[in-house]
Amino acid sequence: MAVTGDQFLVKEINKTVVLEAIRRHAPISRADVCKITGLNKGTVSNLVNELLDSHFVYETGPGESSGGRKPVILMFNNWAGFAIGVNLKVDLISAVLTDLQGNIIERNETPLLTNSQSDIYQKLKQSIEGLMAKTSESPYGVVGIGIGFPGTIDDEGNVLIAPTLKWKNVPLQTMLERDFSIPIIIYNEARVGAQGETEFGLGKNSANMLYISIDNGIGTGIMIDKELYKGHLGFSGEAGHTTFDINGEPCECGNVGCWQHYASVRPLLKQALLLEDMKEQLLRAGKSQPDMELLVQLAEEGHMGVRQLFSTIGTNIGIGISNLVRILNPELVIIGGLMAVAERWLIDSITETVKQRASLYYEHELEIRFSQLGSDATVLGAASLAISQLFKKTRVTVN
Amino acid sequence: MAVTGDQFLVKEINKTVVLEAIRRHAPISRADVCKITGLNKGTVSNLVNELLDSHFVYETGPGESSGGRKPVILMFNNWAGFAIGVNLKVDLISAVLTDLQGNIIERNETPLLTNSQSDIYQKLKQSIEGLMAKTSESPYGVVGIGIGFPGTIDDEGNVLIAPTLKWKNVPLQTMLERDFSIPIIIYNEARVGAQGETEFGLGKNSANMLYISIDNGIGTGIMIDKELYKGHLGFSGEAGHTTFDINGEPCECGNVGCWQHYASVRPLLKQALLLEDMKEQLLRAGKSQPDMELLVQLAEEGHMGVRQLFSTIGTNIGIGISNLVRILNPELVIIGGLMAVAERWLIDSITETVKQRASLYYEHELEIRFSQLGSDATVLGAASLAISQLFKKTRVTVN
DNA sequence: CTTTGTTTGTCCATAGGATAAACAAAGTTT
DNA sequence: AAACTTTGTTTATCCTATGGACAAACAAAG
Repeated sequence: MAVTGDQFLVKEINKTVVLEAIRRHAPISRADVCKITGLNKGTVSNLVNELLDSHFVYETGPGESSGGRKPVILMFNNWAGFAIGVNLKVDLISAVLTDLQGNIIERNETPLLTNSQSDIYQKLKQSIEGLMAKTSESPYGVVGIGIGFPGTIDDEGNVLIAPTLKWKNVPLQTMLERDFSIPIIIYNEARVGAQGETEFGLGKNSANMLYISIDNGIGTGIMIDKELYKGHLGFSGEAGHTTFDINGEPCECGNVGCWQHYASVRPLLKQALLLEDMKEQLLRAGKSQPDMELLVQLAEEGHMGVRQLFSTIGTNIGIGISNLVRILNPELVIIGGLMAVAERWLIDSITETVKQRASLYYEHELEIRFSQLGSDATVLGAASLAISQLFKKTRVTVN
Repeated sequence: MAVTGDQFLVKEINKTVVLEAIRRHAPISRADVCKITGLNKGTVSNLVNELLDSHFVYETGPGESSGGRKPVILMFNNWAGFAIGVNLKVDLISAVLTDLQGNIIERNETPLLTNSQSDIYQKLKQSIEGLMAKTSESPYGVVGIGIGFPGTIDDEGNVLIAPTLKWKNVPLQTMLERDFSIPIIIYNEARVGAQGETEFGLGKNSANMLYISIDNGIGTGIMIDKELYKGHLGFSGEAGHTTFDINGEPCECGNVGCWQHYASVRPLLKQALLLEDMKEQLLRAGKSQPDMELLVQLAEEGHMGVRQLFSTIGTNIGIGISNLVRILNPELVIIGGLMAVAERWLIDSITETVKQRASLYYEHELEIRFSQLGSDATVLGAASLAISQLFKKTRVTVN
């Protein structure tokens, strides 16, 4: 059945528009909401009053006059409810409690020692329960739980496969729904990060954005028109397993020469291990294995071998980005994940490569940036997914 | 300024819904339109009457009774206007005149002998004028001209670069608008083909579809939610110039080892030329160069060398498709263009490769098909672009 | 202190569109 | 022939946005 229009739809549309205006521009007066939205004064007044009744908006005192009657200042009510955002990683559960604006109220971290599904689930549950206990009285309570997960999730929140955790076919969403009875949203980590960057990070002003999360693997989150693109069954964005070298080695995924074996943290560290003086450096740093922290430090200190490694990885990252850019033509590419800490040592080789391999795009407004949110991109994105399902956005599209 | 809702918007939405229902299900009664759309009888009656007034719909006589009053049958008025669809290729302009349903009324073909911009433009103009002369009296006349173009077009219809034609920075849309004073829509050939397949071909029932046009180059058209995805500036879908072999040879595009040098018609023919017995075969066929027709014929006759060539190209096509599928997770991939004539000799190696390299997707509803529309995909898609801008679709999205 | 003009927000009459229900028309079934 | 069905129109009602009138509150100029 097609979606048709009636008076209720009109109201829903306009109410969403008004709330969005307040959310984005608060403190704001009714009059300014009119100017922003183009809606009539009476309409805005009426809708604002309903929003006041439902506690999503509140009034503070009068504001500054600009030559006439003082405006009544409207605020978005951050405290009308809470959201929980989780970043489930192989060795760590990071979780945050946020208000409805995405401000972090409380955070907790739980190290993971095993891959055991039941163990991890218990810890996840405890982590969430711990945050829920920190909420104060509010009209709506915790409105939802968003989770960034390191694996492939279908559109019903089932984990199909999570190579690093060695999970297969786990109905995670159903399990959590049973335990918490509030909306649960589970997407893979990169997709959640993309959401975070769009809501709170560098992607605020970009409609078509590509977020590339580079840890031990590479995942991507595709934003189209400010919305997460999911694909037919929710499996889009698996760029880490696209072919980088047709003559490369077989990957466990069934493909050959996957990009992430040439451009992620794992191959970087592997190659670092082969550096002549790595043994000494490890001794000096008191580490048994090289890690990103050490490599960045060495690069800072002027270690040419390490800088060369970064440059090579950067080129490989750039090649993959060029491919993605040619397919998707985003206006912005954000690089996030663990690799992002090496921004300074990667940026030149990445941009050089893209400039050369996708020059048409580079010359036409393509921007490549590194995430400024760090690992918060994921938890914040997860929380914002939980929030946005509360404020379901009714939008009108004209093609 | 945000899009807000009012009563006129509601009417526009519902009118579109009703017209779509009639367009897709004609012959149909008002009562059945109610059932399909969920709209009230009175509403449908009113909207249908307006559509009758504007000549987009007409009534035929009464239909079969199903136990009560006979229904009045409504038809979509194909002849309310015309559309023109053009496929501009390097050596040929194909153009069609269609009715508003996309039925071809008239077609013409103009061989191109030069790359000269003015010469081609003259022939394009004449070709369109020739079709326009064939229109009969109608309420709306020719409602628009859609053009599939072999090159990169920006979102204002300027040709940025067309390597095969050796054009650069040609304001084609503006030129045509000046000459014809009706809406002109210009997209690259693959994107237009995708539109054609979605409207009239295998893609009718798929929301997320990927159309891959393989001629001498490879282009792709990405359909997301039945809409063409354009990207930030309209440059998406350039998959032919994504990296296939990092150790490959430099391409004129600035990249290295581009996919289309391994998986399109040109490399196929190039390799065919190296076959031991190709000279004899060319003599026998009376040709100076191998072409797709000859290769398909040889394969039919059991020529193992040619079959092997197809198999290799098929594998290369499959590798590229696997990459795209992992990034975009479409439910359907349609292979079109000149290469599609070799379906029988390619399908096995393509599916085998994808099955192996993107098994998760292959196991989850991914379909790979060859275009059945042939070169009509492009002209029909172009015409349908012209038509769809007439029936601008107002849609409501709830996220 | 007064006057003038501006800004903000509310209220009200009106317009337009969807809906439900009543109604009319034209069938079929019993 | 009577009763029921189906189709399509008409009517009364409801809902929401709009525009304008209005009042309140204020700044600036005199």
